[in-house]
Order: sequence, then structure tokens, then C-alpha cells
Amino acid sequence: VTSPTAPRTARARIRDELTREIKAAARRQLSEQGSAALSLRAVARELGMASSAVYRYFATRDELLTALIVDAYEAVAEVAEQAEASVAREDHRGRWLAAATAVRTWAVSHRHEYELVFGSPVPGYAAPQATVDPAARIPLLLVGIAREAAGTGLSWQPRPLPAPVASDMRALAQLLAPELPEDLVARLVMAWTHLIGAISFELFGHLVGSVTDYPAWFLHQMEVLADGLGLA
Amino acid sequence: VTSPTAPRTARARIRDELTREIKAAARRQLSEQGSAALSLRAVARELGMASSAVYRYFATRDELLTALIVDAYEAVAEVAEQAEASVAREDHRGRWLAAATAVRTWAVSHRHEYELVFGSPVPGYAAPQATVDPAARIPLLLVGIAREAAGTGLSWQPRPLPAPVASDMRALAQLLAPELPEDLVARLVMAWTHLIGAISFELFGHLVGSVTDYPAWFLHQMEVLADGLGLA
DNA sequence: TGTACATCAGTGAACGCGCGTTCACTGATGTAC
DNA sequence: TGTACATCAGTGAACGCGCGTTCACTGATGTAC
Repeated sequence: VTSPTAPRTARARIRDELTREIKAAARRQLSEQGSAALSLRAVARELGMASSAVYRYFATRDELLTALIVDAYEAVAEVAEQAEASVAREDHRGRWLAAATAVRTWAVSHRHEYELVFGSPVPGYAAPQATVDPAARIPLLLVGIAREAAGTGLSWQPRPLPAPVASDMRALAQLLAPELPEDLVARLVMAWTHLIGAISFELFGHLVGSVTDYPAWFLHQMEVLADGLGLA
Repeated sequence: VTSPTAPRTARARIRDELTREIKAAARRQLSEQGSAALSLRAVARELGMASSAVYRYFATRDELLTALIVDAYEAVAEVAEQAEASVAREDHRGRWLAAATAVRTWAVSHRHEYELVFGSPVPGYAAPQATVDPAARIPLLLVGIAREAAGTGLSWQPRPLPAPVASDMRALAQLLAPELPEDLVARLVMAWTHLIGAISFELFGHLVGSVTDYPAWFLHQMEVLADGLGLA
């Protein structure tokens, strides 16, 4: 909100820096114990400051949690977008696979941040409006791929949608890509659901003893989903 | 472990009853706050007993948690098996849809118990061996449907499995249904993954604003999965 | 059937802990004239 | 450029809370003879 010509005061710069340090310390704690164990006092301790000082930066524990959630959404969207952008534009399947794989890789190396956004909701915490836009970045990325692929022709096995589903998907398409048929939008939502479901199954231990090569299993699933979307 | 001829003493009967009451109270707390807030002291308070008395029944908080997890697995498996059993044997698609729908219905009305078993793992808690068998009941049920359906012929779009995936699926099939092709086993694992992924997406709020008729959307997804499995 | 002893369930006090948040304060930084 | 005042960051003590777990105990229930 500060104009770029007005140089920020030393105070403002230090404030931003400490805000970042607090979030980094909180993230470190998160990665060791999970979100339930995240405590303002522990963060303060790690930074060597009085616990009350943290309140100059975040008014409550929930506010800090919200900041971490927003950051996590942004971070995972960032890696997905970059991975997708590095694939030749006409290779729609490759773009989908690259984005999906990037999400999984990020999730594996940021387990608890992943849980924060895609795991069970933190009890007593209501996601504020600020998390909506960052949360939409990856779905939007996937829609973008589908739109361009649809332009060059897609072939998927159609299945008629029940009326209420059709109208939900119609409304979604209206927002994102009016030219896409409802059926395809439904497939996209399913693919997105499965993508996250597959990562959660792996991270939450439901495949222990059944799958040994997780990256290969994940990639295979994404290929099957690409088939379902009719990606060349 | 008591022989049925030896009538259980009054003490033993009361013990079982109180054990059940403790679990019920714990479940009630769970449904209000989630697993992180589950406390032995609060359970004791609700039952009007000293907090130390609970230790006669569960040696630690984790032991109580384990009991709840096992109970939850058993409960959801129970409803799935019953729903599946009530469908005509030759209607394989109907059996799959019935089982899947039963799982979703249970999850919706037992939100926090569902989270306990399919949400983010409770930090610092390692699932003991006792949870393995109950956790396998639903997957086994699904395999059973696929086996019988395979007997009458299944048609699904095959996709060759990468070597590591093929060997994982081979090993799984060996355990459960040696006659099933690896490719179909892979589809089954995917269907199970998507089933849980879809419920989690709904319950964890990732479809808020996109889907309004959740039961219809869920059922549609299960139909598409049935197509993918080649169920008639 | 009665008695002596062992087992068990439940009590209440206590230990030691960490938490979120508030408050009055000090001293440093920034701003307006 | 210097001064007076307002803003801000950080401190340390405190409030009130709930937690898991242990321990020595009492009294009731069950068991062996």
C-alpha cells in the first residue's frame, strides 16, 4: 500500500522482516508438531522475544494461522504454475502432469503446510475471505489447460449429468470458461478432487503396505485422469 | 476371553458398561471439538467421576484414542457392508453405489469420527497394529464386488502400468484376489482413493461455492468411477 | 455357609506444565513545525 | 537544522485456565478354603 517512490522507513522495513521471521518460526513449529501444537509463546521463545511482543504483529493466534494458510496456498500455487509454464504450450497432457506432479512434490516436502490447507479443518477456526483467492489459483490453472486443450479437440467418454449436477457445473463454467461443456467441467472437478485425494491417501498413510513406489503410482493415476479428460 | 458358560460377574458387566460410556462421552466431545480437544479430564467430568478413575479403563489418552479409531473403522465398515448386502448379488454396479453412498452418509453424520480415521493424522500418535484389520474391511468389500463382477465380464479402458506400479498391484492382487489383472486392481485402488477424496473434499469445505447438491454430485462421481471399473 | 484375604474401582489432592491474552511501563523511532 | 510531541516496538509480570498423570487411600466386590 506504500507508494514505491516514498522510501519505506527503517521501522517499516524491520517490521516486515520480523513479520516474516515470525511466520518462518511458526512454519518450523508446524513442521514438527502440526497445527494444533502451534503456539505464540513457542514462536516468541524461538525468536528470543517476550511472548507479548508477538501481539504487535498478529493480534491473535488465529490471525497468525490465517497468514500461514494464505502463504501455503500461494506457495503451492506458485510451484504448480511454474512447473506448468515450463512445458510446451501445445502439450496439454504434459502441462497437466507437470502441474499435478509439482503439487505432490510440494506436499511431500511441506507435509504440515499441506495438512493446513487440505487436511482436516482446524477446529474452531473459520477460514476468512482472504483465503479464497489463493485457494482458487490451482483450479484456475487446470481450467486454463482444459480450455486450450478443448480448442484443439478433446475426446472423453461422456456420461449425462443429473439435473442438479448439470446446473452446478453450468454455473461454475459460467464463471471460469463459458465455452466448456458441463460434462467436461465435471471431469475437471473430479480430476482436481482425485489429485488432492491421492496425495492425502499417500501422506496420511492409507497406502502403507500396498504401494511402495509412490511417485510412480501418483503419476500413473494422473495419466488415467488425463485419459478421462480426453487429453491427447 | 471369558467363556460363555461362566456367567460374567456383576463387576465385569459394570466394567464393560462404563468402558462403553467413557467411549460414548469421548465421542460426544469429539463431535464438538475434534480430536485435538479430546481430554480425559473432560470425559471424567461429563461422567461425574474423578479424572483419575478413567485410568482404570484406559491407561493413557492415546489408548482411548485408539479405541475410538478402531470403533470408527468398525462402524463405517458395518454400514457399508450392510448397505452392500441389501442389493441383488448380480447388480454389481448397484452394490458399489450402495457401499459408497453408505460411507458418505456415515461420514456426513459422524464428521469428527471420519476425520479421526481419514483426516490428517493426529500428531504424535502412531496407529497401532490393532487398527489395521478394521481399516481393511471396506477395501476388502470393494474387492469382493470386483471379483464377482469380473466373473461375469468387465470392460474397462486398459492403460499399461509402469513396471513398479505393476509389481505393487501384482503383490496386492496376490493377497486379495489372485485372478484379477493388475490393471483392474489399480482401478480399484483409484476408485477407493477417489471415494474418500470426494468425501473429504465435501466435508473439508473445498467445494463450498462450487457444488450445492452434494449427494447428487457424489453419486455422479461414483457412477463415473463405476464406468472406469467397467461395471455393467 | 462363613470367614480371611486378595483384587479391584473410585477418590481427592497434588505435581508440573504450557497456553492465550492483557496491562502498565520504558525507550527508541518518526513527524510536524 | 533543532525541538516537542506522537507513535510504535518490546518488556516482564500477571491472570486464569486446563491438561495428563501419579499416588496413597478407602470401601466394596470376588475367591478360595
